Amino acid sequence: MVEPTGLRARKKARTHDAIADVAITLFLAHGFDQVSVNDIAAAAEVSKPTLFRYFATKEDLVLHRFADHHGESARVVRERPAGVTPLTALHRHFRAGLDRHDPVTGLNDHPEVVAFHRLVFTTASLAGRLARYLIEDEEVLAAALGPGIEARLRAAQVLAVHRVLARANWQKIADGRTARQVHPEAVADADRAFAQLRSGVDDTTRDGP
Amino acid sequence: MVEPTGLRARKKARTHDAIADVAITLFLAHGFDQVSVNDIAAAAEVSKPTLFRYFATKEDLVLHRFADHHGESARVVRERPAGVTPLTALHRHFRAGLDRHDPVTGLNDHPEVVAFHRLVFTTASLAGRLARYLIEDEEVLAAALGPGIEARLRAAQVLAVHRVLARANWQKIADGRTARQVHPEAVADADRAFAQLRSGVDDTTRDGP
DNA sequence: TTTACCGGGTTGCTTTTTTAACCCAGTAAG
DNA sequence: CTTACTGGGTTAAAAAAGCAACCCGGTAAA
Repeated sequence: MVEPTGLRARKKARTHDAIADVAITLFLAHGFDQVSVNDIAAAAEVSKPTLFRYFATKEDLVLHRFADHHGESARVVRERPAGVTPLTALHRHFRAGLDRHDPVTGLNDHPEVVAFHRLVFTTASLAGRLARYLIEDEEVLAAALGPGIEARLRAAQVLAVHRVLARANWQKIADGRTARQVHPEAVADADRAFAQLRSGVDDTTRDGP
Repeated sequence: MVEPTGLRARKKARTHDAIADVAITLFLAHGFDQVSVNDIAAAAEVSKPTLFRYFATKEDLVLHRFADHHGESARVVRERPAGVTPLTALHRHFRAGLDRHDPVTGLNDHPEVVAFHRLVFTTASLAGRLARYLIEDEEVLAAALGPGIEARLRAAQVLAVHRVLARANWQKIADGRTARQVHPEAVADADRAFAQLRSGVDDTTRDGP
């Protein structure tokens, strides 16, 4: 993956981030529906068409953070080391996410991150669009897992596990506990969930995370 | 004069200032000849053609600060209140500059400003180009003062006075004195210089500053 | 019930910026 | 005496950004 490193690319990335940052700041401060894209463009010192060149919809201003992980599961499966089953690779990857307190695992207690998640979960249009993202994620993961209906089922189950685990972690943190406190339970939950998944869909090969 | 206030104009002004600031910082740190325009463009995160769209020459990166005052004397003369002679208007204007410690009067002891002046005076190409600026300034001042050779002479004398006064002030400050200490002498010097000028070129009307 | 505004997006045209390549002069190295 | 850099400065084409004007659906005021 050769990412361009010229001035153009650097400034493009900066503009992208600047718009997203100002948008999320405004959303967190006033609520998604209370902030217009005009407000965001003005605050980011960018024209409206420019804003829409970077983000297809208003929702994407928020969800690009998830979009960054778009297709990640599929990639993990495709790029897994030889001799490792897909499920094990996904399990390890999720555990690694927990260990580094990756926000997508829900196991992150930075106030901004918590507020961000609440914003997403409590704003209908955002939750809706997020669901669409998950469906696409599911499709590419299914493709990575192989052909046929079985792959699709497995993909759906894996992403369901992700969703439930992340949501549970977030809920515990929203209840006031720290990420560090929750971490052991989160790992245990994940191990249990993936074990259950394995016994159901992957019991031909036992290799543990 | 309707100055545009849109995004475009704002960003243009910012780019201009960003380039100039980074250039002067580098020049002060390493010397004019030790810094290439490539270095400046890179540090300012701008391409070389862009840099040259904002500044015609490398010298202008430094001298635009003087260029900001370009034609100022002529303007002062043109926009003077009714009943005030050109010389008086210029005298008052210079005194006002002293009072607010305007760097162009040389009466400013901020280390950066002092270093900046030393940079200009001790770098041949800069001093040379600055001279060209003064000549142009002289031409428009002469035009503002009227037609004929007399106007040109008066303009030359006025700007000579400016130059000498500013240089004297800067020298005192370079010797370690503060602007506040020097201020009274600077005012006295200016009054003496303009009085001498007046008795020579303007003794038809006596109105003092 | 029009009418007017607001907010999410889009379109076409212009200006600005990047890019890469080049010119020219000086100068250091082989 | 070439040859190859380096540094100031330019050029042409392509990408990016800005601007103004517009569409459309909703909703509030007249």
